Amino acid sequence: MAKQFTRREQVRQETIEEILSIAREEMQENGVAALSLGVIAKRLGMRTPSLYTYFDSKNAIYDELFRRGFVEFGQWMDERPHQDGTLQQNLQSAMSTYMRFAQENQDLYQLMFQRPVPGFVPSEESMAVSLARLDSVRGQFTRLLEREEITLKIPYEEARDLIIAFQHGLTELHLANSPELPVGQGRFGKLIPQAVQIILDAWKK
Amino acid sequence: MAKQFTRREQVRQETIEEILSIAREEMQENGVAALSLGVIAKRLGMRTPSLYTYFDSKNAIYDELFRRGFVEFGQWMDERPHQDGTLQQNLQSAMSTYMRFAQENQDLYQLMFQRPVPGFVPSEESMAVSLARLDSVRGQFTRLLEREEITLKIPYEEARDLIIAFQHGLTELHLANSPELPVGQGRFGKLIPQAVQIILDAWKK
DNA sequence: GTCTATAACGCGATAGAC
DNA sequence: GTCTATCGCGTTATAGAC
Repeated sequence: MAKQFTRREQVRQETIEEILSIAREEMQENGVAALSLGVIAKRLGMRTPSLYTYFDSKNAIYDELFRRGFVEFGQWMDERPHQDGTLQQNLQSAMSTYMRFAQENQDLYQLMFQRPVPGFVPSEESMAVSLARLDSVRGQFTRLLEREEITLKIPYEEARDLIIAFQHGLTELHLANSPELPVGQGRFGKLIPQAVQIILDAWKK
Repeated sequence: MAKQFTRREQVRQETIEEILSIAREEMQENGVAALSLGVIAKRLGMRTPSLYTYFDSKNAIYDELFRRGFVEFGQWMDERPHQDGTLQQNLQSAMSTYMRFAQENQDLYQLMFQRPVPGFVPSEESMAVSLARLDSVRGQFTRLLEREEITLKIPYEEARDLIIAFQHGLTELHLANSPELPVGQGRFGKLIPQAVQIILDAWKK
């Protein structure tokens, strides 16, 4: 039985979305940890305590964004281009997508991968979502490598983790050095093709 | 003319060191951003406002630790083993030292490379120290590559940045996944030799 | 019941007077 | 070094309005 929303519930849902949207804007502007309930409330035209009708705590807002971040991230990775292309195309596409997600969603990325908030610990449910999505992405990499276009002297899992580390390092340094530049530009943002080349040169038959 | 310390100044200096030492302990324990002046004061047996005799603000404490962190980091990298060894030994030593520094000084590492504190911006002086040390480390890498044991299709600067990204990614993921395990163990902490091997396989003559 | 407001608590960093 | 006071923050309690 599909749940029918009353008008009241719809309005409520819209307010929730607005809170999350404002929260993201503020996080983008001033950093994830600087988010303040007072600012959200002011921008919504209400008093701070009224927010507690919609979220149990500030961390509950973080938690919902954390969870949605991983859902979104999973979609980006699932729908990335060149999935039936060559290994080289696939690796470039995967790394670029990862970096683009981070660059275009720096607020979510910080929340998801950098733990910048003192008291915030993801709820069990959000953590489960996060682990499932990360697992799915790991699976993509492993399957890529198992296609056997390459010769490895090390287990697939290690090869996969090396790629993940490379991708993560490039992304972190891109965001640290030129966060405003799109993927493909900047000291680190332009190095994805070179990174893929190293991997292929080392492993390709 | 070397400055002579009066006894008064010595005692004061010792208190400053103690504040910094307690701050590091607390940061290791509860995370960098969770540091509280109240706790420091309590452990020192004084009232919170009294700390302002020694530091102008909480951020001034962060700033001093940030600065010292980079000095310490520079020493680790300057004194790392195998500097007159083979390229492989050098790369492994550099990456291991970087990761070891991060693992054994997680508080400083967070402060230096992850900006986990909302309002904290390093002072100009500390920033200068930081940039100088990072520059020196970059120089080490560039010189290593210029020894010409390898053939590159890309500029030295790009090759160097690829290595830095690899090293950084492995370190971040090691700290995120098994912060308590020493370098050499754990899913990512054990991958340094494999990472170096990839680089060498791709570039070695 | 659902939303909002006001008041108040507790805690943190910080400024000023002694 | 202290004490006192301020200010901003997240949070709770409570009571009125729809």
